[in-house]
Amino acid sequence: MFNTKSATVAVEANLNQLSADQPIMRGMNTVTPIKIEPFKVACSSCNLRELCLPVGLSNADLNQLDTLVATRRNVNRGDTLFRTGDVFQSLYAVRTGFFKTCVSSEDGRDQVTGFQMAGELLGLDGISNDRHSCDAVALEDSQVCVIPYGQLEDLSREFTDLQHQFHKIMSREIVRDHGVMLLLGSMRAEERLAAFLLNLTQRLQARGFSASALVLRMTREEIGSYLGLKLETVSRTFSKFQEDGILEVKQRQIRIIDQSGLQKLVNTTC
Amino acid sequence: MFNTKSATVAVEANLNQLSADQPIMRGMNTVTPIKIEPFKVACSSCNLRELCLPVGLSNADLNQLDTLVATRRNVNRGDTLFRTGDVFQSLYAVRTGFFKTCVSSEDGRDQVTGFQMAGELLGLDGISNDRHSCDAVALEDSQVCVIPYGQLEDLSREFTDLQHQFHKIMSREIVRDHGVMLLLGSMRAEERLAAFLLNLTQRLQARGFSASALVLRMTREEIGSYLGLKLETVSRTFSKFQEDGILEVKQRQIRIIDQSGLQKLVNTTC
DNA sequence: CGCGAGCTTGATGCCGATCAATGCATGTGG
DNA sequence: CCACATGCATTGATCGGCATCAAGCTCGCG
Repeated sequence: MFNTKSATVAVEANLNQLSADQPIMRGMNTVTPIKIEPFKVACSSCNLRELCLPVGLSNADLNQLDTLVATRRNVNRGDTLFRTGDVFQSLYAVRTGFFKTCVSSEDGRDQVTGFQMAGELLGLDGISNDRHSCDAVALEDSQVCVIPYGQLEDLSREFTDLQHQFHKIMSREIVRDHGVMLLLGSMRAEERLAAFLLNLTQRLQARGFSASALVLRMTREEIGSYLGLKLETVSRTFSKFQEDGILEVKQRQIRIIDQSGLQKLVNTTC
Repeated sequence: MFNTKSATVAVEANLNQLSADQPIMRGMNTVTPIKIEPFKVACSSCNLRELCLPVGLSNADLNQLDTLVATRRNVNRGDTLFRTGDVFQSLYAVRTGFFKTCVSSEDGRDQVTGFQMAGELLGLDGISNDRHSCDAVALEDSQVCVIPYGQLEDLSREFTDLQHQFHKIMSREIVRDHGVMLLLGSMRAEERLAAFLLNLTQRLQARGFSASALVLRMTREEIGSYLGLKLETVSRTFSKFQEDGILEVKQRQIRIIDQSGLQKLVNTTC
């Protein structure tokens, strides 16, 4: 399911000991656009290396990865990193900021398929056809590390751990998607929104942010698209959660008052 | 989206020239359990090699693959190939038969996440955690080729084409999942069922079956679970399609009368 | 033959969509 | 600094599609 507990467990524990080239924000996840480009792009000294592609790699492997991930790219809020039909050449690791991916059908309907934050990979869809099959849009000013795909394949033929880690990331994306299918196929509005919030906070927490307060980077409409609901329903459900004393909602500022109440909502058939 | 045209185009053209160790069935997709085990398991002589993992591999690579895929396993109708929580060791390629995969949430709801037919891979979900995160159930007596995952990683470090093909298959699964999300998030019952049928027939056609007549291997309830509908709704929608002269429905025997009518249903908003 | 799993069909009700109006925050230009 | 526009969010009223509940029906099988 839309997993609220798994995966990043080992990661969280490690976050404290990082000697990062950017301090990890604590507390609210406020916008922190990077002003100055770091002089050197290097996975080995990145504060996200315990969340991103390098998870579990040895120092030797890490140095190799540094040769691969040589460039970064800034994407302003509202701009696309890539869009459907673009030739696929690289994967992207979110360094700072926040993205959504969406697919659209011939007749113009579109569906948000995911939200990506620091340390998460974008572009895996492109491998299958050598073209991207979705749009990736920055929801705030963002920066990504460019990972040339051909070189990643080359390198992962040399380094078993990197190969395995990459496969895990792809597989994790498949598992995540299955969770979303479960959500879309069988949950009701309240459960969907609860699951969504728990998932978000869990990922934010793994990045050093508060587990109980967050600022949504996306509109009600984007949340609705992701959850298979209309924006009015999302809004109403937020209001209901507030009335029930589960949340405090001020526009995009959310505070979770009753975590276990949210938890109950997703675990209960009803 | 729930792609009804893409991907297997190149494959279809090739199917006629196969020197297969099992003749490809034409016409209705009737149950054809394999009675006698072939003496040798070999991708290089398998009739599915243009649909399965070996797509696009050279003869040299193919022979290597033969060393990898050494065993098969029979799974009777109703039995599971693997289930949630099982230790992950191998991927499986469907040789004959038909499977469903389903995930379930703590509270017992479950969701069919896919149906797999000959040439399609099962078990990719297991890579992320070293444990499977869904159940794979045979919907008819089936046979799969066992692909030990560790060995596949080893081999794909040696053979670029195999590596690339494997990555494409994983990526394709991600793209497919996004299509299902679009379907679950934004389509109405008729569109969902139409998209489902078109997808099924397209895949059957790529395997040499009729494009207009098929036998469903799954119950209305399983279709409903996959499409996020109740079995009654699936049944009613079938009946409606019949009244409208789009289908002929006799229990699980489906004949498509008006292909373009189906097509229109998925391409039209509303 | 009779049982049971799966399918069909009808009647009713509810959840979330839709339509519509208002509120709130941010930004822009006079 | 205010007036206004714009984008997003909230809230209400109504409607409709699908779920739910409840019978029968069909077909395969012991």
